Amino acid sequence: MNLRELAQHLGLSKTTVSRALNGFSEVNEETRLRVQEAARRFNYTPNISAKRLATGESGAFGVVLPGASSEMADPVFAEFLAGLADGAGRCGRDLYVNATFDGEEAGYRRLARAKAVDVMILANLKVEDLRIRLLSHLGLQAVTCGRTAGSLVYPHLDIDHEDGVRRAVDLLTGLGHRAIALVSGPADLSASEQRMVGWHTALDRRGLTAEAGLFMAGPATEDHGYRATRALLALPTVPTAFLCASMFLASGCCRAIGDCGLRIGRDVSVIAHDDGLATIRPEAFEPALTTTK
Amino acid sequence: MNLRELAQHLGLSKTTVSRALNGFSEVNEETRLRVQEAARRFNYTPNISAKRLATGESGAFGVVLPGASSEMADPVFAEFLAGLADGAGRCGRDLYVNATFDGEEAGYRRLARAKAVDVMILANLKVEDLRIRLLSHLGLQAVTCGRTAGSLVYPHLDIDHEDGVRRAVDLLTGLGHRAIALVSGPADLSASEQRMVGWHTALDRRGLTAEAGLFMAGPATEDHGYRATRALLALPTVPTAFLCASMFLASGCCRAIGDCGLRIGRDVSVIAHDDGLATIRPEAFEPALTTTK
DNA sequence: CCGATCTTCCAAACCGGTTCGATATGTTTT
DNA sequence: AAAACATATCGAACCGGTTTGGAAGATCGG
Repeated sequence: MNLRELAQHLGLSKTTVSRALNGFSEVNEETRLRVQEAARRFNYTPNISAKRLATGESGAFGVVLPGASSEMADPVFAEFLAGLADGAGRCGRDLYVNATFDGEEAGYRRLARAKAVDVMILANLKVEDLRIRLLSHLGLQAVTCGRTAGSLVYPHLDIDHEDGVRRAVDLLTGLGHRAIALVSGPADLSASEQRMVGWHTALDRRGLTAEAGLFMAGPATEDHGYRATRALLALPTVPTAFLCASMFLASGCCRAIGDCGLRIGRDVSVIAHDDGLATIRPEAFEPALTTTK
Repeated sequence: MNLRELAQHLGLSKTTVSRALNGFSEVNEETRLRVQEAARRFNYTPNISAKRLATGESGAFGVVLPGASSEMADPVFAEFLAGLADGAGRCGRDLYVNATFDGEEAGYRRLARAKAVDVMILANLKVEDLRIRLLSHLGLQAVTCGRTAGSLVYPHLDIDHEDGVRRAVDLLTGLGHRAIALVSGPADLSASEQRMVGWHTALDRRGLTAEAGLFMAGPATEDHGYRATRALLALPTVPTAFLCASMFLASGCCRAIGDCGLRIGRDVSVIAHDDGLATIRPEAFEPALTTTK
C-alpha cells in the first residue's frame, strides 16, 4: 500500500493524505482522522527511500566504527552503539554503521557525498581530533561524545572526567593515601587528558605532587591494566591507591594486585571509572569495587 | 554534482551516463571512459536515496539488536556487529541497526513495511526460532547465523558446535577424564543444543554416560560461569573437566576453580569455545586456556 | 448582495536516480 | 539499392513521497 493507493481508497489527493499524516494544519480534523484510521487499517508506512529523496534528509545517524580492531571490539563501544540504536529508533531515525575498511576518512567522504546520513556521531574524541575539521569541511553535521582541547565550538556531550577523578582523589587522600597512581587509557584520548588534569589539580590542592612515574597510559584493556599495575608495584615507592580509567583496566589492576600478594581494601585501594555497564559490573569484583559513574 | 549536471557537462543524456557508470554493455567504450573520468573529476557519487527509490532495493542489511540488555551489551555480539559492518561496507551496502525498543516483532514489521532493508541478518538462533517464520511471512529475506532444529530450509551459516564439543570431549577422555561437565549458554539457543548433542554422542561412543547433573545452562556471563562451576564442584562426584560454551563462562569457571583451591592443569581441565575474539583471549588466562575456534 | 477572507482540497512539479521504447547512424545481407 | 540488423544514444516515464501555487466553497463584513 503506497500513498497514491491510499489516497484513491479515500477519494482524496496524495497531497491531502500526506499532509494529514504529517500533521499539517490546513487539513480538516475530520478528514485527518479518516486518513489516519485508513492508514492504520491498511498498514500503510511511507517508503523510507521515497521520503528521503523528497525531503533531502536521509533520516539517519551515522557512526563510523573505529578502525583498530582493539577498539572495534570494545564492549563499552558496543553498549554505546546499542544506546545509539535505541535512541535513533525512538525518534524515528536509522542508525547507519559504517566500518572503515578503507580508512576512516574515506568512510566519511563516502557518507557525505552520497548524502547517506544527516548527522555523524563521533565517539572517543582525541585531544586533537582531525575528524571535526574534516566533517565540517565535508559539510556533514556532527555531534561528538567528548570534546577536543582548544576553543573550537561544536555540538557535543561529555562526561566531566576531570571532576570525577578529582573527587576520587579527594576520597583517597581523605583516607590517608599519599601515592595515588593513575592507570589511564590511551594518552591521545581527550578523556584521558581530562582525567590527568583532574588528578593533578586534586593532588595539588592537598599539597601533594603528581609523580610522572605514577601515570600509566595505554589501551583500555585488562591486559594493559595488569602490566601497568605490575610496573607500578615494582617502583621504589609503591603506590597505595590506583585510579583506573575503565572497568577493564581495573580488572587487570586487581589481578596484578592479587598476584603480588596484596589485598584490596587492606593493603591498597582501587577506584575505577564506568559504573553502570552491563558487561562488567563493580559488584562482580572481589571485593566489590568503588567506582565513578 | 548530480547525474543531470554531470550529463550536461558531458553533453550526454542522463540515461547514457547512468548506464556508463553502471557497466551496461550498450555504451561505447570510449564514452564510458570519458564518463568515468568526469565522474571522478567532479567527485560524483549517486544519491543513495534516489538510487534506492528507483531500484526498489534499499541497499542495506538489517540487524535487530537483541532486546534483553544482557545480550545487548554482549562483547561477542559487538565483534559480530563490527564484522558485519565491515563486510557490508566492502560490498557497498549499509548496515542498518535497529534497537527494538518496542519489541522485536514490531521492529521487523517496521523494517518490512518501510522497505528499509533488503536482507535481515539474524544471530543467536534459538532451537525454535519464531523469527524465521515471521520474516518469511513479512516477505523479508533473511540470513541466519546458526540454524533451528527441524527441516525448514533457509540461507544460513553456522559453526559446527556439535563436532567442536565432540573433539573436545575426545581430547579429555583421552587424558583419562570420566566426569566431564558442560557449562553451557542459554538452553534455548540452538548452539547450546548442538553442543549438548555433541557432548552426549562423544561420551556415548566411549561408553560413558552424560550425567544430567553435569549440564548447566544459563546466560553466557562470567557470573553464571562462576556459579555453575561452584555448584558442580559441590556435587558428590566432582567433575574433573569443564567444557565452557564461551570465554566469559570460562572466565567465571576458572575463578570458581581457583576459589575452591584447585589448580587448572593439575587438578582439573578446562576447555572453552571461541578462540579468536579480540576482547577476551585464551592467552590472557593463567594458565593459557585450551579452546575451540 | 457583493467582494474579501478563510478553510480545505487538488494538480502538477520536484527530489535524483533507473529503465523502457524509440531513433539515428553505420554495417551487413539479399 | 533496398531490406535487415547492430550499435550508440536519447526522451520520457517511473519509483513514492513532499511541496508549491492555485482554486472551489464556506464564512463574514459592509
